[in-house]
Amino acid sequence: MGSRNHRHRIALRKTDSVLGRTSVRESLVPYTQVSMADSKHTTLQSEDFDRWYVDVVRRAELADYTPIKGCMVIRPYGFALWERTRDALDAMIKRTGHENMYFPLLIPESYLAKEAEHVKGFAPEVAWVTQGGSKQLEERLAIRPTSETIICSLYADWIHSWRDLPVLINQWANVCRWEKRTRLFLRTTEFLWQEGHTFHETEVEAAAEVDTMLDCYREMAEEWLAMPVISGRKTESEKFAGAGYTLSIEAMMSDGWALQSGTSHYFGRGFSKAYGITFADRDNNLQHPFQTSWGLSTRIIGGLIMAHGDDAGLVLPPRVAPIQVVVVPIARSHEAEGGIVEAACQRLERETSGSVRLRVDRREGIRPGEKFAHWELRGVPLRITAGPRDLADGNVTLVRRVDGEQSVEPLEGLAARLPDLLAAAQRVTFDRAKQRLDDRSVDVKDLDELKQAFEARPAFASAPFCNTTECEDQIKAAVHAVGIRNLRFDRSASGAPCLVCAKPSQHVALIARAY
RNA sequence: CGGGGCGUAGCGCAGUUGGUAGCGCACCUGCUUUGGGAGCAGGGGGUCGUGAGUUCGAGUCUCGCCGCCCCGACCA
Repeated sequence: MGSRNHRHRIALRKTDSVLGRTSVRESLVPYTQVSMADSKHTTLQSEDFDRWYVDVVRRAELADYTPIKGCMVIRPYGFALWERTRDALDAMIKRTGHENMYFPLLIPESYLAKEAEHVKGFAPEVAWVTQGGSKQLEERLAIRPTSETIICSLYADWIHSWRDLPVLINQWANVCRWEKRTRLFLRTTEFLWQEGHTFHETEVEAAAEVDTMLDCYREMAEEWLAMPVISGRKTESEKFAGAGYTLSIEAMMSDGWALQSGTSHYFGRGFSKAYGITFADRDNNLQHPFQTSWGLSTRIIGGLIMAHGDDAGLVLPPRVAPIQVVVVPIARSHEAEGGIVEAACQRLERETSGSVRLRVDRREGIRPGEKFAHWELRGVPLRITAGPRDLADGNVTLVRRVDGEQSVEPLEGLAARLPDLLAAAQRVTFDRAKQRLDDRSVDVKDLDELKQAFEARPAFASAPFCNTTECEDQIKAAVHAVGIRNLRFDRSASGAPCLVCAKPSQHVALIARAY
């Protein structure tokens, strides 16, 4: 590992960068060594996707490790990203009639224990508080892995009549799951999320709720995070512990792996029976309400990173980007145009105030090239370069992060056009992800075709499926590390033969490698 | 939780048969620069992940623990 290899890597990176196309000669420099990150560069996505991911998360200052295993710190830039995601989803949750409230972090063991399947499902990953101060607790307290149990326990007291229904609530909270294997954002011991919980008079109403909220997640993913998703129903073996059924949205990362990005569960009356929740219906008969729950977590930030990022770093969709437009002034101290550059920057700030999240990078002593790299790493959707050369003709240079598209734009009226330019960037970001999803999706008819589909690289395979656990197990066994992500809502098998047992099937299974 | 790998400055690394720690980048100051990760000069920063052991002496050898990464198992 000498400086020679180091130089090769730099040369490759220059030509490989979306935005930094340079000379042909540099592209001929041989690539001889697996790249490693250094203080100025991230690992190449193509070399080591997992390492690239960690590099980007840390270098872009989204999050970092802490002394506590599996627990990350979310840094301001990463938290701003989560806040924008959270605020957008919160608006949807309220739009659909829900109210926010807050339940305790600690849950008595006896509360947790009432629903058998649920306890069994979560037992391996619950963290316990056994001591308060110096005193041993009589009953240990679980740090919530999710809040169904305490919510049910409390609502048992609050629900009496059909007039109390539906109950439509949500909470934004942290939860704790003692995961064996953690990854920044994707699977952390503690994470942030929202969990919605609802109680309904009828099964039909509860089922509609589950659909409605899954569609909010789809909207969140597609329209805000620019991540096309596939909605569907989880198989029996993959559903939430204690649920009647579970719905999910599945997104494709740029390495072709699937990421479950939101889930919505129909509980039926399983929990309400276990927790003794009853109401008098319209005929004065005592009934158990039908329940749902649904959640979306900071995990989706990991999805956002992996769905759009490239070798230069993050690529953020404008709607959630903490900074939508960065202006890099080119200041030449010995030339008279310095004032013109600053005036242009101030004009952009003034004219975008309140409409666009724009920042002028006025840091001194840092050359433009470094600023470009800095903001590309952070995924800022649009960059304006304000330099004397362009400004002499009243122009600035505009570069779009997602595809490197560059144009010279008149400063006059640019601020007013930025919202449209950002909307276009949002669209291009989504389209690019959609294109990849389409390119790497394949229909298969049997296990041989399934194996073939995964030979070259991970893919999203769709196939008729009879929905039995036996056949699901055979799919898992057929190709290393793949499984059924969900049973697609947008497709029907219409009696086509199951890819395993060939019996007539109604469902089309989405089969992929998953994070 | 099993197998493997790795922990030395913020990042990437070097550190000889054990002799008290170095390089590049980053950081600070000054000057010169500024259209793709600048140059020169000066400077700061490390109880070598952690605890114990062996030794006159441990970054280096032994053992435990902790953390991170990879492959499994587990998992919403």
